[in-house]
Amino acid sequence: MEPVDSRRLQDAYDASAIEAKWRRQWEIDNLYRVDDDDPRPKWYSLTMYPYPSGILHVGHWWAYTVPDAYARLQRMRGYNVLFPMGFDAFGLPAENAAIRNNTHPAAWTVDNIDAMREQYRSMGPMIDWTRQVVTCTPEYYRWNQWLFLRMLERGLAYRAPGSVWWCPNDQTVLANEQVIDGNICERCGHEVYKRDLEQWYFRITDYADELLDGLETVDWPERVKTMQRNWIGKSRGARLSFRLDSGEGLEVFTTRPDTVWGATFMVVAPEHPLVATITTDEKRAEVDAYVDQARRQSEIERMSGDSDKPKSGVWTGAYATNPVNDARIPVWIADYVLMGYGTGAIMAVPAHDERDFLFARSHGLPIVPVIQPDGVEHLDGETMTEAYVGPGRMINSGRFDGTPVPESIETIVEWLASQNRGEREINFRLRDWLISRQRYWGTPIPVVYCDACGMVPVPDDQLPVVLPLDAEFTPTGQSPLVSHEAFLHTTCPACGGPARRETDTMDTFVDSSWYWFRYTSPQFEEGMFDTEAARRWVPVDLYTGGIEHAILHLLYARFFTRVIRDIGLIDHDEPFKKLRNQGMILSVEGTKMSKSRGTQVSPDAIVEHWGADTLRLHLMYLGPWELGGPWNDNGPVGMNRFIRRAFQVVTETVDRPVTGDDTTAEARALRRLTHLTIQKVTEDIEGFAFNTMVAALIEFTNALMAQRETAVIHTPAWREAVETLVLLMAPSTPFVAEELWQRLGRPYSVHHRQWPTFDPALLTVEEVELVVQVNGKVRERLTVPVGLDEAAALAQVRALPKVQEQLGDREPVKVIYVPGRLINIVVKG
RNA sequence: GCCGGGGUGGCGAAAUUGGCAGACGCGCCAGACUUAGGAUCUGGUGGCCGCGAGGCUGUAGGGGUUCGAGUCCCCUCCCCGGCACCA
Repeated sequence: MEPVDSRRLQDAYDASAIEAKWRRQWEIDNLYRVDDDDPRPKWYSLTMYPYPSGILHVGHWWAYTVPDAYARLQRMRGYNVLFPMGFDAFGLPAENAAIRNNTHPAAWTVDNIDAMREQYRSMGPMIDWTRQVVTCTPEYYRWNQWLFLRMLERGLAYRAPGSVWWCPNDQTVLANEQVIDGNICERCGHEVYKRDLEQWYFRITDYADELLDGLETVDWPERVKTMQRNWIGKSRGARLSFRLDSGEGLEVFTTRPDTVWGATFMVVAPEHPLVATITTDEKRAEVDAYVDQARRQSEIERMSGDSDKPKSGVWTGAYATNPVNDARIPVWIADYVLMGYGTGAIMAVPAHDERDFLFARSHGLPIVPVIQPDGVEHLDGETMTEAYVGPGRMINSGRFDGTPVPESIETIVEWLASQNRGEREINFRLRDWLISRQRYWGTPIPVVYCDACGMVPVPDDQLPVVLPLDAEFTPTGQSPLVSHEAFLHTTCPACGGPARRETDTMDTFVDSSWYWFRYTSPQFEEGMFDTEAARRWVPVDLYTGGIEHAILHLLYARFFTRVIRDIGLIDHDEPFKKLRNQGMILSVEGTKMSKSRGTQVSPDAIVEHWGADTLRLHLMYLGPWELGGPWNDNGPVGMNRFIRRAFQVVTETVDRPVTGDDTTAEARALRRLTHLTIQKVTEDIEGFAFNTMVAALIEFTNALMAQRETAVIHTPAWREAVETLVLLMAPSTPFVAEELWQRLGRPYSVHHRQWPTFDPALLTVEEVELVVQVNGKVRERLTVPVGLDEAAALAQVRALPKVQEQLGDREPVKVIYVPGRLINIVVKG
């Protein structure tokens, strides 16, 4: 590093010299080291850790520097702030890049992390690098394995066969959450399909209710909470059993038990196990053909498109009996009923369910209304054009005729239960989390298979099961570890006989489901984390990241937090008290930044040209952080001008003696502006309104610039204004603020100073500008003393020539007076 | 289709929640300075009319409530996000 030329710094704002100087100084002083034992109240700010893709783009700056300003505010406000950084270092891109570049995922990842850490340094972030967490290290992933074993003990981890999503491009299975738009791989965008495979799952469904209820307790964006609620998909209703002629019961789930009397047929999914046994001989050929055809179609084809299209299906020839009215109704199969939800079978009530209605019309099945709307219209199954799903009174329902619904649904369920004809049931859309992957670059699942003992967990003292670095990892559809003889063959921990290791690895979302705990004690060797240290910091007070993780990561993290709680390591339920999502930063044209189309913006080039402070400000000023928006190439120009003006107005103050007094109107006005700005900047950072926060700083600076040749510059008020400006700039422009603070002769470091507070008494004014309206239109403005009463105000206003002109000889019919704001004279004609 | 969130100058956006629409920045125009640069400074900048003071008009479109509406209510159009046969 070159020595800093201090003479150059005297003259004008030189971003690169200032930033180099303070970057070095802060590192020497460990300015951002976080001390667990600091007695001040804690604040845990967290930004979703990045994947080590190798290069830092503006998106990373956008995601990190803006919350960095927030964390810095908290620190200056007296909190002991943890705002750590790490890398989400396992995953497919490393394997793919390694194959492409003929290197190893580990080497590729380590190189990338080193490069990115260098780039992070240029931002001037308050990262304590001694707490860095890298998930692909055995020191980290051994705790994935440890937790897996605890979950296995508790029945929260299990292996089961099932119909699972398979990505032919990535050559691995995927969790439901990782399939987007019905059949697209969330990672690579390739089309996926279902295969019947035995896989490992985490029993997240055990926590479905808790995960739903917990959403009420967190300060998260409403849309994220809604997405999670939809994903969990809780439905209240009843389970009913319809007796088939063959004697077996056909179980269905319904959310409308009040409509059972209107069930005129039943439908089972083509995959339903009873299809084979209930189909009659005459219908067998037709049913088999239909089942075959449904199997061949992907789920997306079955479910996509217009739900009002005619629905296909065939009759099985079988009948079942309605448990409430003994009606004998036919059993059909149709692909609109899904095996994966409820029981895979439904009672069809065409009069009150849109899908059943369409099906009945397509296949000539009877429609019997059992709910009459309260209004004048009278439903008739023959003439109905659509299903009626609204409220009303029950009819054709025996003893329940006249009962109002939906308010009486509970009563009906109770009656069904008391008659042994059904029971209350709650259903969830949420499925268990499929965590095994047939890929190399992930955490090995710590179990072995022994011919004598079966599946045996690896004992804790044999952890970690280390991922061998010398494996052949080109994807084949099988886990690459299968062909690694030394890894595969082991001895059974139970009997000592020969055994085979599990060769699948864990989904990388396992890594990110608890990493924030690890930041609190990253070198801890006796457990996932030091519970003493963790309890000091968690839960996270403020979590920031992209909306794309609204379901996946955030749901898994909430699940893991509860598992870790139930194991006894911590005692809270929700990991992240407050969540804020940044929008996406787009290219100049408003499209997603793309390397191939050359629309990416290089933060390094901007830092070199304008400095990190300018880039930070530009990102904050771009627009509302939670919205995102297109990049503007000229934006940094404006922010740089502002910094330069601030630099000038502060530096020219440095040696000026304070000789004036603060009693002049100008000095009092200046103090008022200073304190208004403190209030605005503080509230805006807190409210994530970084754009208006910067605007307030600019306005303040412009006001100072406008007065720099007046007498007020010699007053204590001026000195206060200038020092306040530097303090208020510290969170957003940490480098130049430190430089200016030093030049003002104030003690190092500005980042350890107390955040200024505003004095409400100073915000008051003696005179205000009153807006004068006639019939609601602004005609004049008038400066009046605060507290002027209505009569006096009206008298003054009526004397104004403009007002007289407007009024003519008309008398006011009404006067609206809002003291300190406006007066509105209403006249007729 | 259903549920959210939006629509404000040439552009990004503000607007203390019913009280001066367009703060602040970019861009643009004019000027100053400068042996020229993607630099800096000053002033102007929603639209229309007017030499001017000033007037009219204006927050997707239409209607309403109100002394007063970007903000509240009703209808219509458009954009973005989520869910989408979940029984």
